[in-house]
Amino acid sequence: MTPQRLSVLDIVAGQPGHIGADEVWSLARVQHPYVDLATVYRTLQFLKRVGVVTEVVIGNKLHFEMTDQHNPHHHLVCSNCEAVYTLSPDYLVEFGQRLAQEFGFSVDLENLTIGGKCSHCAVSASE
Amino acid sequence: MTPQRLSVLDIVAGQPGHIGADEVWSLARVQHPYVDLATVYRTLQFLKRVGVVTEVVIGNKLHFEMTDQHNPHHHLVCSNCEAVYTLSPDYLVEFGQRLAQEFGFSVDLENLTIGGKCSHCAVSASE
DNA sequence: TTTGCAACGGCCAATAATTGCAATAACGTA
DNA sequence: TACGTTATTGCAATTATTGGCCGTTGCAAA
Repeated sequence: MTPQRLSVLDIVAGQPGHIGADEVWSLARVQHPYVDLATVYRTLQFLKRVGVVTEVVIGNKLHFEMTDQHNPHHHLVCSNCEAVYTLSPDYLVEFGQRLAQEFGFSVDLENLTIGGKCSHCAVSASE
Repeated sequence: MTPQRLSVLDIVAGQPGHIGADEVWSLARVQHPYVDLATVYRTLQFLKRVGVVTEVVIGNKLHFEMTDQHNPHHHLVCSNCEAVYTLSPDYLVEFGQRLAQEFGFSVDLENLTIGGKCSHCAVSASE
């Protein structure tokens, strides 16, 4: 564990919700002026791989948040207004189990971002 | 429908499976030397929006294939070896309906790419 | 026929994310 | 503490995708 990694981890941990990679970078540079953006990205991918943080795809940017062991959830992201809703994992446990049994495919439910249109944007279906 | 758009459509349609945006571009330039990459991307997004093509996220590249009305399916993509498996939509119809009823959220199941580890890569779980 | 308007494509710049590589820092071991 | 191995960093370049600007085109209204 290097100072850079600790810094990135602290920033994501200190965030109430999800935070963009670029925001992590600018916050990291406050204490640590020479952290490189590449390091931030690599660290975030590393933390994701070990399960500490969760990735959420919002628009065409990656966001991250702490993996909450006590309150796990999926993310519903509106492709129109980019609003993010959380969803109980109950909705997909069975799905994950079926895929594991039938295909041996272990879905990464943890980092699954589900795209679509939220109730508001679906009604005013412009595009 | 412009020649450029027809060209992009033809290329995707002439493909047995999915094809990367960059490949579409290089093939498009064979007949049409001055198509711009941005045009290819815009056209692909347009074709996706009208439901003609389906987007598949493979690694960190976008791939596209014709939307098959007679044999719709989701995509399972291994995050390790990037193998792509198809999955019957039956697995997720109920899920989509629940989200619509309970939250008014209309999932874009059409373009949903599900990430995870395939049977082979899950066993040799290196990273 | 002319005018006005919206759609589209080409060009280029911006943004987002990743990678290769050389220099460096961390860590275990003696 | 000194040393060697390995992982990590910074930097620069590269890839992937998107957006802005502007000229052109087709089509409809005047």
